[in-house]
Amino acid sequence: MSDLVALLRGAPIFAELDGAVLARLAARCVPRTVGEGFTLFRAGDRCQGTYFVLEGRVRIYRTSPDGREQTLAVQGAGSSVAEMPMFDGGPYPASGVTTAPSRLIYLPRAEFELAFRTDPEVASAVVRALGRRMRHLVQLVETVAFRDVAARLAMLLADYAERLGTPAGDSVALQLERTQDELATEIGTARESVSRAHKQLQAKGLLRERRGTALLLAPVAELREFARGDGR
Amino acid sequence: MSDLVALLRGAPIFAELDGAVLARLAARCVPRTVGEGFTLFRAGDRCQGTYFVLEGRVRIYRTSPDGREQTLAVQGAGSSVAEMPMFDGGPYPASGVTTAPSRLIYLPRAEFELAFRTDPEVASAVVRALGRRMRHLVQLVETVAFRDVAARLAMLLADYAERLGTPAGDSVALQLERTQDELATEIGTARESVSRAHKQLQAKGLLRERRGTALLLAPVAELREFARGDGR
DNA sequence: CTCACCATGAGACATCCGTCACAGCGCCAA
DNA sequence: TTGGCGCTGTGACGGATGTCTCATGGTGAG
Repeated sequence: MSDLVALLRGAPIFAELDGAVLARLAARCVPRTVGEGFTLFRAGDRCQGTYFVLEGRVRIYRTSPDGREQTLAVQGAGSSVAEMPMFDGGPYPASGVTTAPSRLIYLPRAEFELAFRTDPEVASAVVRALGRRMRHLVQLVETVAFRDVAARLAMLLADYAERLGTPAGDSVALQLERTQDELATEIGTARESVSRAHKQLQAKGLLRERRGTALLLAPVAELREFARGDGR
Repeated sequence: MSDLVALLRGAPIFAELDGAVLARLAARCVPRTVGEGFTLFRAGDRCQGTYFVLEGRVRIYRTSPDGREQTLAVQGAGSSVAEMPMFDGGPYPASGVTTAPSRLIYLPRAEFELAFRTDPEVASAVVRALGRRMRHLVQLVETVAFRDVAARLAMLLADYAERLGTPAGDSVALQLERTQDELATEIGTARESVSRAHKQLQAKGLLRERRGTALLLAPVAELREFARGDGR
């Protein structure tokens, strides 16, 4: 049980929470270990609770009537998932699925709300998380509405490079464990277009080398500048 | 001064706030009356405070490098605007401009945060508002990513009809005070495309009559079904 | 080894839609 | 009345991109 408290404390939102409150939460929440490809919730489901990702990866996405998918976010360890709809009682606006074997903590809605109401730290952490997510969505809207595929890909790679890349000379090395298909859903396009965009970025010297999932990229600033200038 | 308290109470977020708290807020906030086309804040600005719309209309939008605009939201009386970025200290992700003569209340960041922290009602109202906004953004992403222009327009009109329309026989009458240009920025397309989409909707019997800004629409359910089925 | 499977690259093609150009119309002021 | 201006409708055109199809290459199981 104190085991669970330690787990909870691992999530940024709960990091500095009072021990007693944490214990109470721990009593109510459910640890889950699931494999890759496990659907946590679907768009339209009534919102029952929130997940915290301790390990693994969760992809949040929308599906179109004809089966295409648009990824809205990919959350890794330390993030909460689906905390939003708890507060207006509505259904989930998107679906969530693990894209890697994952350890999660499930916190039922009532408990989360209680924590939110009683602890201002929790409340403000939640709002900060929502803010970040919102910012990301606004970015995504702009990207999908304005930029061509090459620019969107450059921006996506820049984001990854910033989070996961390591400098290598005047380039950035990135171990990107994504298929072109996955990248395609993240930028709202088709797999083939990602392939073509790859070629474009290589021609511009922004993508310098590819060997399997290992990429050698131009500095993040260059990628972003290209993305801002919208293709060309 | 008690005048201002009454104004604040007019905003849903503050409706059921304790009188004393409200008075304290009122002492710190600034009523503003501005004309049409007044820019309240720009994307990238440091976030200073939040606005409440008492009267008029505020459009939230992003601008692309080549000048195109994508409207993210249009807020009318009773809504708050720009409450989001207050909480993670970052810059505004979008710009805000009045699209009608408006009466606003400006609440500096510090005051708002205090109210958020001391009053759980405020906190939960803020989170509900963020949730709604988030939901709307997710919807917008899907729409821009998946649907063609006709479907997007149908969805937009359905939204307006739901909020502002009045039944008229087996149709819905809607007084829509928007130019095609404005509609175009709301669904992320060009004015000409809106004109063509109008014609498509008329051909399908979804848009039954247009006289100036007065529209006669098919029932909302039909519009939504068309939009869901993605054009055609 | 070989076959099946999957990720990727590439070409052909149709379609959507952004852009440019221009015409018609209503409205308002001079 | 006339001219200007803003909003709308329409046609032409080209570029971006989704889809279909197939080839290539790597990997793992039998």
